[in-house]
Amino acid sequence: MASDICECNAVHQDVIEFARANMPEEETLYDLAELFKVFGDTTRVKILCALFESEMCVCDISLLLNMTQSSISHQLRVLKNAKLVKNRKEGKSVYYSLNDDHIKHIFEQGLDHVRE
Amino acid sequence: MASDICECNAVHQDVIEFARANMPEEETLYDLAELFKVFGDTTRVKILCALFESEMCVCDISLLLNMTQSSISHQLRVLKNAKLVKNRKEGKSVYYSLNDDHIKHIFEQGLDHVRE
DNA sequence: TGAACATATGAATAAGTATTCATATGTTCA
DNA sequence: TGAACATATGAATACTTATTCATATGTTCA
Repeated sequence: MASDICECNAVHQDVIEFARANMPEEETLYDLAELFKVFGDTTRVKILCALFESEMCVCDISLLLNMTQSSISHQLRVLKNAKLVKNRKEGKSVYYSLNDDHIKHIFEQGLDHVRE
Repeated sequence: MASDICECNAVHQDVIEFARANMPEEETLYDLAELFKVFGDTTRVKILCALFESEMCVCDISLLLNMTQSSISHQLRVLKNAKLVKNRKEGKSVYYSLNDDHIKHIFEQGLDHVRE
């Protein structure tokens, strides 16, 4: 799996060591990638954007996004597992809302990049 | 593909319409998800974190992350296509560096969520 | 209680993708 | 020029995952 040593590795040894010393822990980087993976799906991005405005129940999101109740429910579970949304039950309905203040900031930064 | 209309849709009609009116365009949301998809891989996250410190050539990154030159090269192409990194050639080596100021902010916000 | 409603979920399928392997491209230097 | 070096890339494989379909769970109300 590891690559062979190149000649420049020796020359850049200090740069490599510095980077190695300053990188977050393996587990942290894994969790970070997992978080972005959750953001990396159009359906979930749409759901989160919808919830920026207000809490919504599952069937409302389904109608808004013109997708099946099942697919929305599956994706809401992913979002909940990532602790990005929370829910409350009221009668037959389940209302979902955002559970993290960082999401909006992250989306705004992302939109800045996309719109450039 | 579309879900059936639920009873609560009629009740929440104003909420749905408001959300629909305030959501970014379909294409923008697609691009946003595509951007996060690029962030949603451990290898690419590691590469970007490494480049936070300084520019690095391909074989240095390979050594740092203990991965093959080929896999790093493939992922650098993904990052370059997303306009997240740029490169310059110097002799036999190709040096990669960050190409976007938003990345650091996005990562910091992400790390805040992950570390909670 | 039973029927309609709202949501959740397991299994299956289809589509996407990260890595590996082999090899091509391009550079430097003796 | 030729050999070693550094990187890029196409094809194949293994793995992940989003959606669909069918159905289960749980709630309300007549």
